[in-house]
Amino acid sequence: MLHIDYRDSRPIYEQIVDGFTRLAISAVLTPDTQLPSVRQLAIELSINPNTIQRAYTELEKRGVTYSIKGRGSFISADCDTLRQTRLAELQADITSLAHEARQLGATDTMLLHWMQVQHTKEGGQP
Amino acid sequence: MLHIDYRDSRPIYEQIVDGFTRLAISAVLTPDTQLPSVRQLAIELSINPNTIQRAYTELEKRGVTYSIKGRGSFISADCDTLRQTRLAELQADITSLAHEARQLGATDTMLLHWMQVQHTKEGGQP
Amino acid sequence: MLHIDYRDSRPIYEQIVDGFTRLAISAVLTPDTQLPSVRQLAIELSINPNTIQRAYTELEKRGVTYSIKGRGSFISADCDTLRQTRLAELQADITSLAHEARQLGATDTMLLHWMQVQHTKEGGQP
Amino acid sequence: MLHIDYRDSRPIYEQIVDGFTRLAISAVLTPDTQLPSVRQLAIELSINPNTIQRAYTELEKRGVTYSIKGRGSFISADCDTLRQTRLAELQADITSLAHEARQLGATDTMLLHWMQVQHTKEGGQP
DNA sequence: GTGGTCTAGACCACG
DNA sequence: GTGGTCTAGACCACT
Repeated sequence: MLHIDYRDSRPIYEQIVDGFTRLAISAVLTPDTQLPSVRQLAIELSINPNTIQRAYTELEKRGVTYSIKGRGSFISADCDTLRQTRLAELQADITSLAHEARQLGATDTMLLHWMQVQHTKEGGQP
Repeated sequence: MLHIDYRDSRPIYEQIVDGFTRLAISAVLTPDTQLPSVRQLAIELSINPNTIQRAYTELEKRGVTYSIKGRGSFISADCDTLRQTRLAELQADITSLAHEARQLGATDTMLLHWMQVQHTKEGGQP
Repeated sequence: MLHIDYRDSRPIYEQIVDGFTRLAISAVLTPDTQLPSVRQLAIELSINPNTIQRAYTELEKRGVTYSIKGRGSFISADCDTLRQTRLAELQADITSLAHEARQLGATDTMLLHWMQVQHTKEGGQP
Repeated sequence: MLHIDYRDSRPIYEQIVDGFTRLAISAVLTPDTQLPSVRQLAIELSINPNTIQRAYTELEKRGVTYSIKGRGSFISADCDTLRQTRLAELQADITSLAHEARQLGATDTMLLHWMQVQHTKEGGQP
């Protein structure tokens, strides 16, 4: 269900947070779907339950999930909101990188090619 | 000469590396220009000399500078190469981010707007 | 009869306690009205009977209900007392919060506005 | 410097977060003031360093502090912003409580008295 | 020395 | 059984 890369420099709990966030954004996990329990996922991934707990706490604080003591953790309802949030982040990043690239001599044509934009005249998306 | 932001979460040595790299890329520092000595820069920025040394070592490892024993550190000649290296990095990042954004529903029009591309062609989206 | 919100962070038994307390305070449930049996309410709400039992025990401890062995639980007679008790709690909370707000620079006008008090008197603030 | 109440039901790390937040809001701790180190505070309060670390992480995430690896944690600059944030919280709480109190029969006069508002005709704040 | 992450194991409240 | 908190001790990167 989740892929953890131990060689990745990013902390494990962050990879778990990202993983579930992606699953929620892409609607693979629909609202009110129950996540695996802290202990179960810990065993499954051979990771300390504390680390899983930290990831779940973070997910709840970000509004991706909600949890009920004694019952479990569940995907939150606002899936589309997450999409918008992520898109806003992407916009900020892309704008910044494009600005730097342009300062280094990149042309519009290069940028369009990098982003694989269909630049036919009245072109839509096939 | 260099701007260090102590509140930045990035380590100081990395900020120094980035700073000199940018100066070299933008040709503010031309090839064979001598960098300030470790001790001098340490005093100037009120930073531990160890941190400066680490940055200089990193800069040399990346090929941005070269050093001569007993003389000091100097900007390398391959300024344009640095540009290309950085552009390659930017291309990889932008392509990846654009791909994700498109999967989340971003349209070509949105991407073009984010990158502030001059729309020379009148192509819209149906 | 009762509304349970599974996404609420508050434990279910507390929501039940609050629910019956509100019904008693607002006189929807008059004194000596019998509460549903533990088993019946458990089935009705699809909740573990242990949880209901805990709520009922808590209600009795707080004096909202009384119970007779073999008969069931009933609303206590002191409905107005509950009102006064709750009002006393509210007074304590409001006084404390108002004090803190004032220390942070809130003016009387702001406080009145927050509480939506009808300004019968034309007193403003210089 | 900080007061921890072990009998308080609130978790220790939250008490620490609140404590430093209050000190920052009330300008007892001015921007860029260094907080005690994780280990030092842990010894001082006889609390596990992990718990302190959790509090410090939370403080940083809330924007109350910023931290530099290898140097320490420091109070953030936006002291007035914190005030506004807290006031918004207080407004929400007071409005809600006042609403409930009114439903239970509290009069404007009672509310004004609870909040110790000077309700003289043109009264300001002495 | 500093903050940040992780493991191991315990206890609690809740269902 | 569940999530949430805490302790104890370790390792890492950074200054």
